[in-house]
Amino acid sequence: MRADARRNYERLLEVARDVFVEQGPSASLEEIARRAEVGIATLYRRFTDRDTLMHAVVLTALNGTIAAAERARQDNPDPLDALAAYVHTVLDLRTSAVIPTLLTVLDLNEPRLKAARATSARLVEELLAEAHKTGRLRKDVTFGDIGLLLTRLSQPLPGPIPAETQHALTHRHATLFLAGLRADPTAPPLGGPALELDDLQQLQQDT
Amino acid sequence: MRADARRNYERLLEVARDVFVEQGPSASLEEIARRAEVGIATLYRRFTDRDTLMHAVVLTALNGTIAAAERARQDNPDPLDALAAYVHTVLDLRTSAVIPTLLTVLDLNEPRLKAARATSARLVEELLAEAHKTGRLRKDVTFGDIGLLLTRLSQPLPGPIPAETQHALTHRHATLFLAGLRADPTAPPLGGPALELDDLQQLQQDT
DNA sequence: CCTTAAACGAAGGGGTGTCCTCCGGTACCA
DNA sequence: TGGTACCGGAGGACACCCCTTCGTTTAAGG
Repeated sequence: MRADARRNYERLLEVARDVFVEQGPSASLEEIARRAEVGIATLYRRFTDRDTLMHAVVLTALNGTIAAAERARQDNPDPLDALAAYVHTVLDLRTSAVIPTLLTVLDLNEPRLKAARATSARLVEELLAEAHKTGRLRKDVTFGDIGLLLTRLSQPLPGPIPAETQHALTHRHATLFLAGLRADPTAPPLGGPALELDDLQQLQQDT
Repeated sequence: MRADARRNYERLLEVARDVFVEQGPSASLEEIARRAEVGIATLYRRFTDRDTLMHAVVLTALNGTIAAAERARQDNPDPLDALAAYVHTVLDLRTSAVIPTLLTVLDLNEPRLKAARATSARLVEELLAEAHKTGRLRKDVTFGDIGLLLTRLSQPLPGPIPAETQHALTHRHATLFLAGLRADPTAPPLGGPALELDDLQQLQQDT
């Protein structure tokens, strides 16, 4: 693969990720090509059709979060620190929102997708389980709480807010949220459903 | 105004609010009419043009949050309870995200808009000031933290999640977040910019 | 019940944007 | 510097959107 071809391929993946988050799964492919500063033919040459592009975007995103989870655990002896590191790292990847967005449209039985999804979920569950074992994490916090936090914070804010500002605000919100996760007998109960992994996955694919 | 006319007027406002949040300020007006189960002519009859509709949506939204703030303070002697009540009430209105979305496009000098915006902001600042006075709210929490929380939680989650589930998840996230706002010497510092009211307003209108 | 004005929905013309392919030009790499 | 892998843009068919015009329906008072 020639150098310029690889550059365009990666740039398309990044731009597609952002555009799909902003405009949903039916976003204009020409818009993606435009923002990537690439001819429309180049997009179709690299990705046969919309489906191929979406699969590539999701797989890249899932692999990124898997790597982030593994690294967070290795780098942090304390499970609570590991959880916080995981959240902040994944936010920097800006990939969390695109996963549920595109999964609502893709075929979840595709083997590579299924495997990546399972691995990613398992790693986070392990991270949570270890944090729970320390007793310093609220007992009622589940996979869904972390997953939805990441999804929400990876969606763009309305208006023309500069990227760096948005980035800083996102991490600030995450820090405040994580502070609320610490075990504290005086904290008010949550109420509402405690979404487990399975519930969340089912919600995302019900059509 | 005939009864059916009033029904359609209100229905259009509600649907427009949701569609503008989902698709941005340039959302299709025909889509709005369709979802409101109303002919396109009816929309144009009630709202001369896109701008008129957007103004009506924002003003209705701002008035709702103003009422919510007043009620929250009256009903809750404890300022922290009032703040929490305000957040949960405004989330039920589902109006927070549409305000910044449309303000990026509207003329902020329109008198009624300017006034409503100022009143709404002032009330929240007062709510926060009173909460700070109790010493039980993190000192570094500002207007921007509450405003952005409301904006983020008022945006829809990707995928076909039922309205009631979405509603419950939103309140759950809010409760967890609010728990993180309590003053606690062991809590990690926030880092990043502490957005005050003025900063936030400027960010939203810079084009 | 019946009238009538107010309110309604649908069709349509002009215009813009999107999808996807074909093909002549460009620039990377040896 | 040559050759080939790669690129960008034009373009036809199609869908959707904006906004107006017009014949039909329906709420509500006498």
